[in-house]
Amino acid sequence: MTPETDEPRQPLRADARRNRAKVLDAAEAALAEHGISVPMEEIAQRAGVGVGTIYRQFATKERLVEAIVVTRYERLADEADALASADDAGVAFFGQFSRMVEEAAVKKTFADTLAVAGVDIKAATSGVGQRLVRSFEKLLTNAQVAGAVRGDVGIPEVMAVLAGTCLAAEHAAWDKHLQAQALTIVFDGLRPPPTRRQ
Amino acid sequence: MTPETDEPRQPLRADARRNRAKVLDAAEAALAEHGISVPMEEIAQRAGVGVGTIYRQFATKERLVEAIVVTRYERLADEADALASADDAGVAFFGQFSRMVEEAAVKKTFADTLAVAGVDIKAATSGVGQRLVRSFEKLLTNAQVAGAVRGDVGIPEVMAVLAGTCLAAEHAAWDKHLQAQALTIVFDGLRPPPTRRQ
DNA sequence: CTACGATCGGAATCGTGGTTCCGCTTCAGG
DNA sequence: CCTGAAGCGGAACCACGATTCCGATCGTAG
Repeated sequence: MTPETDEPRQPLRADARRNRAKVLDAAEAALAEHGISVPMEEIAQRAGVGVGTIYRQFATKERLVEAIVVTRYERLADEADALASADDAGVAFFGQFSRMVEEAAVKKTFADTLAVAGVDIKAATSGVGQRLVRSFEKLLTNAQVAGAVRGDVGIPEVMAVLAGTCLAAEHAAWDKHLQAQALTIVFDGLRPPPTRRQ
Repeated sequence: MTPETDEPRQPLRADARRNRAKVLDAAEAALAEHGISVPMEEIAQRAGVGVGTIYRQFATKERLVEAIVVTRYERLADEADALASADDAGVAFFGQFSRMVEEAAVKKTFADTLAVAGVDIKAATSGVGQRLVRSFEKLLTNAQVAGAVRGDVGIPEVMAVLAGTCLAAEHAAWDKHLQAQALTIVFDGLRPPPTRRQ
């Protein structure tokens, strides 16, 4: 039968635990490379197991993807939390922004889920999306207080722009230069207008 | 047999021409609503014909989509060309930019193809993509000459940002306000930095 | 070392959607 | 009005990918 949860309800057998890890690694790589549309078969081959083995650990493909996305989100959220107390709030904010775009450029699958999380704030995958957004929001307000980011934008606007940038970065393999240029434009747009009416 | 071309090699029979039109309309609507993944079956139903009828006019689904995308691109390129001689180059550029984002927000399928056209400038669908990009480029340089857009960006950067904005607009149904805010940010980023360091 | 349940592998099953086929219907020229 | 060809509908066919099944193996408690 398919497991009702992804978490081992009882200690897994040694080989099973080993396979679970192999599957997660293979899935991460395969998803990063081909995006959500990669066949389970391909993941299984990369992991060196049969598809049945994957299904013994993850009820559906969606769950498997979720497991990976959640991990990634947590890492990013941790980073963001750590930066929340950085010296330069502006650097922290823009740095994190860049990092996420970078992530999207390298790992397919990230941009889409982020786009969803950014808008559909409530449904964000298992709540991790919410956490990431909230952590990022802290960075935003800090940067605004520090005067590094214009005050007339909120998390929705920033997430919208971030999602757009990530989607673009993922969609077309931007070269480093193009990516840097695009970020320059977006960042300049996010800075406080030097001589803006207001 | 499937037609070797989408263009009628010989005068179509009256009812066939009628159906071709119905199919194009239905396809445009269906694609706008559901995106590229809409089943041929659905398009056929909307058009009130059988799938076989569609295939008598368009060799593959791809060709059908292409026919519609090309039409849209041509319209946008025409608009851009018309604006090339507008009084205010800045208004023309930003207006066209907004219009494309608007198009993406309403018509699924647009953003993806545009993203491709923006990067893979050569493969742009049947060359229409190229034309659109070229026309838009005219608007860009005009706006730069007029001092409405910063001079240190080229078409690749602008297309990248445009594509990103379109993708984001399509992906999540932005409400008017959010869309306006996002455009404000992007536009501000495209304007000449008032106090350029560097 | 054994027995037994946990795991495996991967073939079989299902569902979905594109494309093809073909008997039937509808034009349009004579 | 007649007839051959153009066009039609939609069932049949195919490919692909997710998910399920089950006989063969493997790990581990006793």
